[in-house]
Amino acid sequence: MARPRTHDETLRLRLLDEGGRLLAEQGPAALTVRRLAERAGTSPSAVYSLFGDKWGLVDEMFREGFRRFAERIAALERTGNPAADLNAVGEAFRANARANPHLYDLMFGEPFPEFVPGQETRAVAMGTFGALVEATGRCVDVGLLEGDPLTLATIFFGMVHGLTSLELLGWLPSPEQADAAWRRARLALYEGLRRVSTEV
Amino acid sequence: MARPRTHDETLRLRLLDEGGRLLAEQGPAALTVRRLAERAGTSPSAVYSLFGDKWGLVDEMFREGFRRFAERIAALERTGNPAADLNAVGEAFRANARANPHLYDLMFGEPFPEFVPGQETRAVAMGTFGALVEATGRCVDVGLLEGDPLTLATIFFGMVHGLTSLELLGWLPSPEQADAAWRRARLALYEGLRRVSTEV
DNA sequence: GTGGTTCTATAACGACGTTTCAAATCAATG
DNA sequence: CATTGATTTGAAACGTCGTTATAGAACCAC
Repeated sequence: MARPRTHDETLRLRLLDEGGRLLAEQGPAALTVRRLAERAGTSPSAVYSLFGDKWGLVDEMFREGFRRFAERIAALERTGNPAADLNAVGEAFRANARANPHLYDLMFGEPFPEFVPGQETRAVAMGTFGALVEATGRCVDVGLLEGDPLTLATIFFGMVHGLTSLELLGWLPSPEQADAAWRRARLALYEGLRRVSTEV
Repeated sequence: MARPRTHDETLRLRLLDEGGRLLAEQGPAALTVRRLAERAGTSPSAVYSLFGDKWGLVDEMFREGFRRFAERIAALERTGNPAADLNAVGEAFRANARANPHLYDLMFGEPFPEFVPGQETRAVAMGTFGALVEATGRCVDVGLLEGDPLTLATIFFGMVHGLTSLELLGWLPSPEQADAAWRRARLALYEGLRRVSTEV
C-alpha cells in the first residue's frame, strides 16, 4: 500500500529520550527541532508527524516529569501519623527535583515561555497536587491542623517550591546546611500552622 | 564634525518605557528588537548602539525591577519590633510583585532563558536580599529567633517567593482568601521558627 | 562647495519553528 | 513483471528572530 513507516513508536521514544538528554546536558536553548532530529538520525518532520509540533514533544516530557513525581508519591506508605506523612510528601518533592532537575525546571520553572501544557496534562499535574491536599486533609481530620486543606496545601507547596527553586539555583549553602534548613523549615511551618489559628 | 546624534538618552528612556509596556501588555514573546524599534519610531540598530544587545536592554529593565523593590524596602520605617519589621519586608515583597507583575516575572521567573543578569546587576539584586537578612538578623539579636540570619532569611524568602509565584499564576483563591493565607503563612512560619530550634 | 567624519537605517546572515511538496517506497493490479 | 496508486518521508522554502556589515545620509571645517 505504502512506504514503510519509520516515524513509529520506537523513534518516538528515541526522540523523547534524546530530548531529555539534550535538555539535561545543554539546557532548554539547545532543544531545537533541527538538533533533536539530527541526534536521533531523522529529519525535523518526524517531530511534526509524531508530536504535532515542538510543544507536543515538550508536553510529553512535562508529563513524564509529573509521572516520575507521582511514582514517588505513590511509593509512600501511609503511616498512622498524618504529620509524618505530610512531611514525607515534602521530602519526596525535594528528592524528585534533585533526581530530575531538568524536568523540575520544565514542571515548575518556565524554560519555554511559549509552551503551555495541554488540558489533559494540566489535569495530571493537578492530580499530584491532590496528594498534598489529601495529606493536609488527614492532618485536619485528626485535629493536628486547622483550616481549609486546600489553603494549607497551598502554603506548604509555596514553601516547598520556593526552597526547591533556591536549592536548584544553588542559593542554599552546603548540602548539610541545606538539609538542616529544609528540616527546620518544614517542621517550623508545620508547628507554626498548628499554633496559629485560621483567625489571625 | 558629524551627523547629529538621535540615539541619545531620550531615545534610551523611550525604549525602556516602551519595552516595559510591551512586556506588560503582550508578554515576553512580544518583546522583539524589531517590534520595539518600530514602536519607538526608530530602527533595530538603536537597541544595539544604546544597549549593546537585546539582553543589555533586558538587563536595565531587570535592574529597574529591583530598584522599585528597593524603594519600597527603603520606605519601611524600622519600628521597635523586629518581628513586625520582618513581616513588613514580606508584605513589601508581595505588594511590589502585585504592582509590577511583569517586572517580578523578569526578576524571579525566567521569561528569557537566554538572559543572564550582569555581575553588577546581580549585586544590586543581592543587595535587596540583604535587607531581609538584616531583618532576620535583628530578630536573632534580640532573641526572638535563633540560628544563622542568612539561613533564616533564605527560609523566609523561599516561602514568600513561593506564595508570590502562586498568587501571580492565579493559583491562590479569592483575594480575601489570598490575604488570609498570606497572613497565616507568614505568622505560622515565624512562630514555628521561634519554637523549632536549630537542632532538629 | 567639497572632504572628512560620524552616525543611522537598510539589507543581509544564520538559526529558529513550521509548512509545502516532490521523491521514495511498497501493495495491489493487469 | 511492469504499472498504478496510496502513503510516508526528507529536502527545500517561508517568515521571524537576534545580530552585523555596509552604504549612504548629515553635519562641520575649510
